[in-house]
Amino acid sequence: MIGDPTRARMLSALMGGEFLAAGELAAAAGVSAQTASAHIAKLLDAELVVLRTQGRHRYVRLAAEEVAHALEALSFVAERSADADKWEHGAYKPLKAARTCYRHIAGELGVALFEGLLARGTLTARDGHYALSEAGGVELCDLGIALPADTGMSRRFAHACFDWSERRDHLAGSLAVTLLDHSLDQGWLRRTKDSRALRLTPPGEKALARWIRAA
Amino acid sequence: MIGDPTRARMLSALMGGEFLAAGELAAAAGVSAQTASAHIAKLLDAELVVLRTQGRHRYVRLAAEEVAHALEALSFVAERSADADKWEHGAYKPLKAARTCYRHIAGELGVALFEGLLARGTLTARDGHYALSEAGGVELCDLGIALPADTGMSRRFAHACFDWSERRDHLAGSLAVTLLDHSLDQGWLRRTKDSRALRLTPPGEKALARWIRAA
DNA sequence: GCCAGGCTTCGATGCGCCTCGAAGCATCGG
DNA sequence: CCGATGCTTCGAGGCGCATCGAAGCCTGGC
Repeated sequence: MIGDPTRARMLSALMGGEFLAAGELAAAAGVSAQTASAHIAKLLDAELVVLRTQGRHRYVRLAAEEVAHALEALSFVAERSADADKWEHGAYKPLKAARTCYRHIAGELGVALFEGLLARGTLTARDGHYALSEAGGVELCDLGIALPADTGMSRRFAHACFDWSERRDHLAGSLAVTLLDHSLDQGWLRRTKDSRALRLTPPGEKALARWIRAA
Repeated sequence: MIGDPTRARMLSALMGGEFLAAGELAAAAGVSAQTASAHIAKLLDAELVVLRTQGRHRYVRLAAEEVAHALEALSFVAERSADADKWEHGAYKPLKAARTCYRHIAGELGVALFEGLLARGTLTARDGHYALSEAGGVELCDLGIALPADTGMSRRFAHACFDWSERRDHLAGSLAVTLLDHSLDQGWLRRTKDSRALRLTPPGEKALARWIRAA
């Protein structure tokens, strides 16, 4: 199912966590609209993606974090044998600096943020997950970040996700999703076209400095 | 590559982390020897498995922990839509109780052990991984467990691995491999035939009690 | 040195499914 | 109401690859 090259390209394009239209997917995978349509039908049937139809467009997104996780693990195995230092060169460099992993912030920035959040005590470690400290909650409110509904402090709220380029952890869970969405809204981070890379803007540097510097 | 049903069955059979002979794989996958041979050649070429030839047998094992991790994540996505409570019934029950995850102890036992190791202070949490405490080192030596060479206390030594049946973490890394191997050597745990399930023996219950009870 | 067992290579067969052309449906804009 | 856009369904073509029979290679034992 995932093995087909065309579907793999589609899923890879969806790894950013956004909704993409059927036509965009066709372009991303380099196939005709009919072919893309057939593949999307299969992906929907397999419940790897979910549909959101809007007017004459049909938008599609990865169905769950687990799907993204499996894809990430697969791509790591697939590229494992390639140059270990490919991250330093060319197209990979911006990806290493900052990128999306499903709907988290990954790469150097993601790792620095995560470690900053821990070092500063904004987040505190539990068994296998992380909880917001009281002071941490205030910090986030100051930045205008509305905390996710399920602040139940469960694993879903905040947990570590292994970062393939850095070989360390970055933040995942609903808090991570909120953080990314808010950062994009505020213009702290910008998506780049045709890539999962993210760019940290000057306002973003300022807003997130307390954690990034602490790393 | 992984998508082919026959290869998937082979890889699944290898998830226990053991070496398996080519013939065993053929039987496990339900194909003829020639077919199995062709598949093994492909898996070797893709560096998903490694070879260890011994006499007229050719044994094969998963190449790395990352491969097992990717397979585990995949199988979780694949079975996600099935009954959520399938773990309570029939063939799944022993798997839920205790099983191997690549070369770690997983399932209820794996999670209990991991949490016991933390609760008792044998292991202490670092950023994204875990380190042995001084007292913890003594405890393990008492049980006759020779610590792995790379006690560098890096991520490789001990880190969390998400347990799909329990939806919590169990221990992974070289310490986990050592722990499993030693437990099998000592007869604390036994592999079951044709399954990744493990059985905890009375001596094993005794030997590991300090952590399991603490959970 | 010969036979048996385990595994691989070669060759041919056949099914599966990816792909695109053409046509058919919806939706939107004027 | 008509044309344009976005997407899906239908159908046929064609490549790829998994599969097995038969033969060959290597190892180990008597």
